[in-house]
Amino acid sequence: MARRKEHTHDEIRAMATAAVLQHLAVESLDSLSLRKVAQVVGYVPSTLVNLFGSYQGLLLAVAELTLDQLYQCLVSNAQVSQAYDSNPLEAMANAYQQFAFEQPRAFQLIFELKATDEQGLSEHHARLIAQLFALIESCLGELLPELSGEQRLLASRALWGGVHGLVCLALDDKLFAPGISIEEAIRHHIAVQLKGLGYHKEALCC
Amino acid sequence: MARRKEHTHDEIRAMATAAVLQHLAVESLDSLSLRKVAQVVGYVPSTLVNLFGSYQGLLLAVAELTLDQLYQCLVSNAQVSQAYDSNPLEAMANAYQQFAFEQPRAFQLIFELKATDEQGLSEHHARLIAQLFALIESCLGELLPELSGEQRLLASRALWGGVHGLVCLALDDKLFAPGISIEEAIRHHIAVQLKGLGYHKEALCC
DNA sequence: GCAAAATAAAAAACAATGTTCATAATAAGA
DNA sequence: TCTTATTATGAACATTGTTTTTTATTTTGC
Repeated sequence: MARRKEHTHDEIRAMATAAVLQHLAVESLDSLSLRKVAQVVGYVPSTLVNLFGSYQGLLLAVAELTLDQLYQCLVSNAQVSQAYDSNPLEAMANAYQQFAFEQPRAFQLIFELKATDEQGLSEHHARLIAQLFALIESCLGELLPELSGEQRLLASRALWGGVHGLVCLALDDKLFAPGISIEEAIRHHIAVQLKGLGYHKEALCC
Repeated sequence: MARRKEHTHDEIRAMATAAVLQHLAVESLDSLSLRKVAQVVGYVPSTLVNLFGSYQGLLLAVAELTLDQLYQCLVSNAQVSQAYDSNPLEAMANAYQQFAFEQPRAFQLIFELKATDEQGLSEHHARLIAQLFALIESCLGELLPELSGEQRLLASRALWGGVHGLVCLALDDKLFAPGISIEEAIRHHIAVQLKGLGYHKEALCC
């Protein structure tokens, strides 16, 4: 095997995804290009195509990486909240929101990357989202053990669909709720949702 | 004034937006291009740039047009549901979902079009979204007249944020709720949300 | 060890994109 | 009718992702 430079394939992959993330931390996605990434990491476009299949493949790798971080963030926040005996769902929702607002462009990349590619979403990508929902379901099961399986499934989707929708709209300034922060909106959503499900332990915020 | 062809500017604009919509009805957005649109309508790229400012401007015009349709669709569905004395919120949510699934690519265009352009979202675009929320607020006010202004604001955002989030996730097959339709999920969400808000008139679906 | 094959990275070529600019064609005004 | 302003156009431009070809390096076979 030939190697002209001092990096392994995995190293180049890591450098490339890091470069994309670093760009997204500051600028929009469509001001980025495969060629720019290549220049930053000191390689050439075709090399990255060899490693990721395509530019889209590189972006998908970044999306998976970010999704991974997000999932880990939620898990640890849920654990911390358990230690403090507070509502883990609210803790996770807040972590979700915070993550999204701290790196909005990377966050949006996760969900705006269309599955229209002939290869579709990767197995890993899909599994991560599914795991995220499983996490919600599990929390919900602890809070409301009397729910049936299907009820818990429905409730978890409604709960997180709401959090996700609120975050997405707020990220693009499309919530149009003057004087109301995203934190408030999420807290309200969760409180109302839990109350609607029959959970009475926590006081409502309104 | 000069005119080499038989169309006014408004006619060309209408033709161009129609061409985009027709494409989105079948294929993805990134298989479209300004040049293809120009060819379809029988004009030349620079002409469309003159009329829309840029390709992005054309897409934004399409997004506004679609948003307009969506709003009208919701309004009429709310009215019909009032005539039948059923829940207008559920009727609108269903119309929202149906609209999104009937023309997914056009629907996504509304929300995925970043405001990162130097010009940002148009006044009209923003007003339409705000009107949509006002519609929800108004319905909510009729169902739950005892809510305060801020409570109604919060409730409307949580309610519609949830509908929007569920629809967005479902559109991309990222809901991962086997055996559960988007209609069920939305019905559940609205029922739980209304119950959580203290509305008892309607029976819950679960 | 050395030649030959394999392979990785780079370079170059390609087709397609959005946008810009100069030009030619048309309508309006005198 | 001639001038002037305007409008659509066509060519030019820079940039894009991808494909193909070339070059350089490492591994393999003897």
